[in-house]
Amino acid sequence: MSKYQLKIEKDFNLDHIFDCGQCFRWKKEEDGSYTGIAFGKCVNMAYEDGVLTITGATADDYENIWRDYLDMDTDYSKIKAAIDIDQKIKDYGYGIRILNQDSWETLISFIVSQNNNISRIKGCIEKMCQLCGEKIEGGYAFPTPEKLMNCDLTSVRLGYREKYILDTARRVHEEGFVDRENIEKYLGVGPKVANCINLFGLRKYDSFPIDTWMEKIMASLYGLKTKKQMAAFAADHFGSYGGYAQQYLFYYARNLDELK
DNA sequence: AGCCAGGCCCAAC
DNA sequence: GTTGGGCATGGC
Repeated sequence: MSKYQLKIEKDFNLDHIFDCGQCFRWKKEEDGSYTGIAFGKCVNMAYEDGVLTITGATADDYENIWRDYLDMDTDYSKIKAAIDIDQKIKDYGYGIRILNQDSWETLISFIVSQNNNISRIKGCIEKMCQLCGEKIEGGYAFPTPEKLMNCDLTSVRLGYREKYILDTARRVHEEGFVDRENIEKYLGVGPKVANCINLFGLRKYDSFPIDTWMEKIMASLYGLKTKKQMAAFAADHFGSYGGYAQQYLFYYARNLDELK
């Protein structure tokens, strides 16, 4: 099995990266490493003593896929310094990085995510991949639009979201992917889901998704009441760094006992 | 058991 | 343009 190693000094933590609600296909192993599938490749990532080891990847794979996926060319210390949020919140998720994920996979994954919980979202997506994704070494790739639109998804138990998924798959297959600003035209994509797709799949880093956790934490921290107020606050205080700020706040909120 | 989850659609204002 | 009821499913 090929192996690629890279020294990473700071701003890197696998739990913070893979357990901050931005991705759904990474599983924690008993040794603390993570195994997952993205861009049709299954790898394991382990981070110890400042060294990232990607098992199942070559140097070419790293340069072509994982370097950008892990957002390695972004300086997170600089970003954190520029964001006006409580230092303890930045410290809590110090190793978060915004993954640059496949836009199609992100589109479908966040349609699945609406009014759903992360544990079940992961299960639904894994079932979809097993049902109609291409078999690869280590698991199943995320299905293509054409595969998905022709799939009987009953066993995935997507509930009312099933028709959104099938309709969106058909449209992407037939018409291609719409522009960022038109993401909400897909059935099942509203403001929150569109912000997630733009942030995690389309590199729009000022996107600021507001879900129930963000409502709780922003009400608690800043005394805000409506989503509209929260969006305005984010634009005003975080500006082009909104997406990064959102991830630190979300990760903090989801692990805060008093909000559970 | 009952509330909630990375909300959205659609009809009725 | 805004508001609110209804919504599939299952985690906890």
